[in-house]
Amino acid sequence: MNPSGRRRTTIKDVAEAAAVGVATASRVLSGTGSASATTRERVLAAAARLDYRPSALGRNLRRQHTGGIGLLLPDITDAFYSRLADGVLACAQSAGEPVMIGITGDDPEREAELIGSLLEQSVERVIAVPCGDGEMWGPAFRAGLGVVFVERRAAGRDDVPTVLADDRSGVRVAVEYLIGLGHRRIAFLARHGQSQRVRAYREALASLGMQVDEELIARAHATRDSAYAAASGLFQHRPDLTAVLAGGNMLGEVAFLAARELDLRVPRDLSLIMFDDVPWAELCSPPLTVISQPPQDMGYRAAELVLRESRRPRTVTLPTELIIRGSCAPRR
Amino acid sequence: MNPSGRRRTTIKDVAEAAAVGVATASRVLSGTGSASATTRERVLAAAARLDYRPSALGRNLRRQHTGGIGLLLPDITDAFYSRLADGVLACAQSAGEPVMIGITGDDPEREAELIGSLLEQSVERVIAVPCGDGEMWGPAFRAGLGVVFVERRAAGRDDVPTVLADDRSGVRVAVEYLIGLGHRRIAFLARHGQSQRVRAYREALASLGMQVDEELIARAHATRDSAYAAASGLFQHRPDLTAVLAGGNMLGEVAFLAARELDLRVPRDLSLIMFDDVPWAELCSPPLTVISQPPQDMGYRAAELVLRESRRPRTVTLPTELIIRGSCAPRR
DNA sequence: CTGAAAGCGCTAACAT
DNA sequence: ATGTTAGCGCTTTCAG
Repeated sequence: MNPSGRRRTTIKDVAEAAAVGVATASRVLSGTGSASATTRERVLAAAARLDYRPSALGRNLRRQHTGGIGLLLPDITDAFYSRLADGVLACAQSAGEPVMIGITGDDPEREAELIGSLLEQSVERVIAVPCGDGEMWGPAFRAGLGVVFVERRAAGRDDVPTVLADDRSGVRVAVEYLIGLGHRRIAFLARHGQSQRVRAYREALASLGMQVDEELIARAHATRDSAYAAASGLFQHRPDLTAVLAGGNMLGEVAFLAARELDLRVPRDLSLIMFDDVPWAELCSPPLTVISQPPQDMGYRAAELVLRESRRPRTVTLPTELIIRGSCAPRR
Repeated sequence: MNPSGRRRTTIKDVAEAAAVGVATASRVLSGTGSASATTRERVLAAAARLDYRPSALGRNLRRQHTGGIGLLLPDITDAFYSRLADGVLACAQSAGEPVMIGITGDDPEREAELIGSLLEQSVERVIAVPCGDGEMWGPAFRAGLGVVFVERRAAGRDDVPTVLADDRSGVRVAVEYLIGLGHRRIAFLARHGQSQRVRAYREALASLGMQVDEELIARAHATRDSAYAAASGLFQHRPDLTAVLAGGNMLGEVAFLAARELDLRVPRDLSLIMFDDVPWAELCSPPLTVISQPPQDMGYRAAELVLRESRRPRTVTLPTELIIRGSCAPRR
């Protein structure tokens, strides 16, 4: 008896109704093995009549694997991650795989809990934007979980298949563009954990023969408040900066807001480029110049990767593109 | 042997290691029943040492229920729904319940498939933004699923617990505001299925003694393209309108875009109010006047409702609020 | 307080 | 081609 008071229709019921053994019923229902046309007919008819639905629980327990896929994201509210999720779901759903979603809030502890929960559910594939170092992933690998990282890597886990955007190129192109416009004091507004992008920023500057001013790198936690504080602090502390690169759409948003609050006109007083091409980028004024990444593609590819279960580590890098709109101007 | 080649640690292993029976192990591990202090100690120690994780599969199969919750959304990419999801996840995660997410794309057929998949997984609670009529939900109710609807109802399923925003009040306040500014030709840009809001619009107009001009109601499908076409068509077809109410953030976005494309200045030529207070609403210029709904709250409440499993249908309505910014002006 | 055993729904040997 | 049976990991009577 389930909560509704009605027992679930089982394969046994179907077998009985079709007057065959459970094994036979199982065979025709799961498409495995052979059965005579008439038997097949009878079983299918009985199943349809009884509105039979195979229980994934029973099957998974027997087969010792689930086939579901877990998805661990820092923040579903962020336009980039929600589109990433959309890509994953598109692929997973077309493959008929259920996906369990967990929000880490970029907190390694929560991440560890969620991994534990996934393990408990016998999920056997995970797509994750990892936070913290690779530590938390020990149990997952020990349990034989198939994992694919997206958007970033976890420290000490370079062997894990990963889908990345080409940050380095994106940052480099943006920096070159800004320098071409005459800017010399270009700040970078980053979230903690965006070491890849910060490194690319340093490299780009260095390769163009410029000094890296560490004070121009501001770091924020994953919350909007923290980001706003970082942006505002940066602008007030270094009024000499003339351009800023925001490491994500949320960071770009608060940078724009903070600039307005401090009466810095974009792009007259401040040139702004942000990561992620979100729909509102061309709605605000000036329309924002952005480094676009293909979030749905990234999600889709990650899902393909984790589904394919290709044993050897593979990492795929998707291109970024600088979309020039109106938020950058020559230095005055 | 699982794919990784290593067998999962089972309760049997723990029992053996602790030199007790499986029943005893189960009792202390699941907190049920009693055991002597020493036994308890031994079992816990063994479990820790072996890094034991109970299998949800085994437990659920035995107990005949899963405790997971399914979440069916039209589009995770939409800021409103992603925040709704965030609310659901916040509640579910703090209750330790896994959530399976499915994207319907507002397509009844897909919705039906997803319901089927959820049933197969033995999920027993579902939170959904229903699309199409209540038809698709037959199997779910027959199977004894606990379902809660959010944001809208399904036709013919008025008995299902539902979490709604107070559309009627939101629309009425907005319409009154617009009329107070002198507007008389106020259009409504709606998605198919937003009958509730359209009705509220009609009622508001009528209660203020105004005629309802059906031509001023434009309807779009769930895609951005369809929405843009509807908005653009509306503006071109009825250049005499002076204000427009958009039934969602995506509709507001395309309305803004279409207006710009047609050289209609907001708010000089066209006053605009949209549903949903999204972060970019105050970034664009002019900042957008919006009817805000509390998406995370709605999600959280829905999760509470479905978790509580209160048998009697309850529907909760959350308040909306008109946030006046700069996208409306007196009629000229 | 503890253990043996049944059985949840299903599939895969194995037998017929 | 089909039926019988064991058993996946777990909880829960039922005895002791």
